Amino acid sequence: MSFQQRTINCGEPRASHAGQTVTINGWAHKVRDLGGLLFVDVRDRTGLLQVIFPENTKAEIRSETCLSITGTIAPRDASNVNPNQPTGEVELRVTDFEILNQAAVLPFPLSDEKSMERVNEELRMKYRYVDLRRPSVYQRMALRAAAVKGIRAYLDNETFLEIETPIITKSTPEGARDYLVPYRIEPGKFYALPQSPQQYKQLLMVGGLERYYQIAKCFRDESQRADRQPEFTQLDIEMSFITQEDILGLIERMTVKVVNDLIADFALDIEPISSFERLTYDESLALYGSDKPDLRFGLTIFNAAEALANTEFSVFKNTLEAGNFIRGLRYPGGAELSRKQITEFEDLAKSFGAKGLATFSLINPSEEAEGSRLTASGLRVKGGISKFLSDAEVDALVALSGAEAGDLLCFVADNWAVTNDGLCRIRLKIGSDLGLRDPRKLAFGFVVDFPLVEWNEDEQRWDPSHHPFTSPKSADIPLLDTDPGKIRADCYDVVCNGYEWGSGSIRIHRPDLQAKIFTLIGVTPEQQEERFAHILEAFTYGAPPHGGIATGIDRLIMLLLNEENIREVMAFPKMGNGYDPLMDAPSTVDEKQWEEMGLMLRPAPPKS
RNA sequence: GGGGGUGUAGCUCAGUGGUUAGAGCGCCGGCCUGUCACGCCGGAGGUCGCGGGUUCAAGUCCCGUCAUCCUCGCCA
Repeated sequence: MSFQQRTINCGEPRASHAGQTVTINGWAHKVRDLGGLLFVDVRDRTGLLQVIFPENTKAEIRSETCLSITGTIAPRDASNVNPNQPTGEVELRVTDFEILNQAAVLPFPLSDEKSMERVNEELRMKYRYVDLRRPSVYQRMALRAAAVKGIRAYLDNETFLEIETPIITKSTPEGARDYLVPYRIEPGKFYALPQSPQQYKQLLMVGGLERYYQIAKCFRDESQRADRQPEFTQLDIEMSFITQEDILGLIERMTVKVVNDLIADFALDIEPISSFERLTYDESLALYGSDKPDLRFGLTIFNAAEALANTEFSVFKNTLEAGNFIRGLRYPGGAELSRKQITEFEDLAKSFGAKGLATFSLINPSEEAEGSRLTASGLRVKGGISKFLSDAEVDALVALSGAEAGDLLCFVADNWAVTNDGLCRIRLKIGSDLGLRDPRKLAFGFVVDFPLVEWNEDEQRWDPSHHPFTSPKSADIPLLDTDPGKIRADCYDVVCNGYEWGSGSIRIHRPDLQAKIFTLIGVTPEQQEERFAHILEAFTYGAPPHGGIATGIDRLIMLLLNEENIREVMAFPKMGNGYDPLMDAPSTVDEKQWEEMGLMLRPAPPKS
């Protein structure tokens, strides 16, 4: 089927094109039929161009009709110029047109970006091929493509090789649940889709490739979240003969270059980034209550216990006697909060396991508000737990927190983990309330020196805090036999705006140490043999020191677009339960396929 | 697996236990020669997610269920 092909893109014509005869291809974005006059905004991926048909043209054109239109670029009268469109100074006077394909009535108002933001997502995903036509969606895909292109260019220039690794591979049951693929040749055996290319990239280092990267699809069969999908994309990197500093330096330089180029090329309303902040895991938890801090603002956590050693307030007293922690946050201007707003903060703390949230306000000393009191040093405190605190304790807490009149102080008293989780969330909410989580800022940082293992209370064993191939810091190796919880690892995260963007480590490259770590984390010698024989053996053939990192491509695009939903940065995302409404996947398969695979369905377990 | 929100026209949403369930946009028909959120007139369009129950009467109240969004657990 032949058709008149475009000679110019819709977004290009300007006054300087006046008089030219051109052809455009695209879709009817908006039709305005005035009877004798017919205007159509024709859209392609570059933009919109208004076309005007000859007087009294009758044409069956509605939204999203696919068109080829030939005509003359004509300047508009001054009174008809549309300053809101880049092509608004001109229009195309139609001499010939062809309907390439008629469009059915759309399931949603595609041309109205504002309305589209509220349209039911499942509907948008079912008709994603239409949704993708929206200029804003196109921009998101274009940004993503440019980001990947920038990353490739940077790493290619640094002599990295892009290498593909298998998608159907071996299940290693540690970590996330695997997606399984039945093996037809031997029923009962399965491939798994990779949770990451971790072992392959290490084997590439053993193979002497030295510098590897991949834009790698990863698969994890776990519960979804706004920022998680069953399949997602990582920038996966591995290098040989390097130290942690080499990898952090590479990531920092690459990210600064790629992100700043994207900000410039796409005119993103984001401040250019420079160097990355750096803090240890312990510092990050102490100051931010999280290993993925939002570094766009301060308001760090302070240790309130220092001021409360002799407190008579029973809740605090009991906490300290149990060897637990009392930590606090300052909410600048928080004295103005209503009872209801403070209750919201309490509920937030409770939803992360805290038994409560203790608060009191510091107000202007001359404001003799009901329920307030003036301390000996001239501070005026009000409400919450203030009546349980001595003047000296108030003074000390105010000094520790740097609070001023008008501020609210919040405290969580509990074990280390609960105070971290609760205060981290409260800090983020304070930051949001005060407008400190500025969408025009990207605050990248490295969190380093993670613990090698964490105690798993349920399973009564040590679990790797990163993965089993992570190298302990050489200085801490003696602790393997005495105090594994104290071992720090050559392990690092790169964080941005409260998200974990990526993580990596220096790997173990000696088989004896790898076996020892497996034993520590409860992988028996038999399991090591069955699941990891290949990598342990590989390390016996002169494996080089190596390490790497993996960062989330989807999350980077989310950060650049200030988008909280990962589905918006993927062309064909799945719904929360892993369902794909467009393809209607997953689906049943033919009886013949079951048979070939040697599979049968188990009876469903009875509902309890 | 747990908690919370949502589900009414193609879309976005109103709807106090009581008449024939409404609005805006979209769609269809008519009119309209400078629109760009075109305008004006008319019209069609409903399994109130689904199944039970309470009631003289249920979109509305109760129970169950499904879908979807957010979230806790989970995510080496």
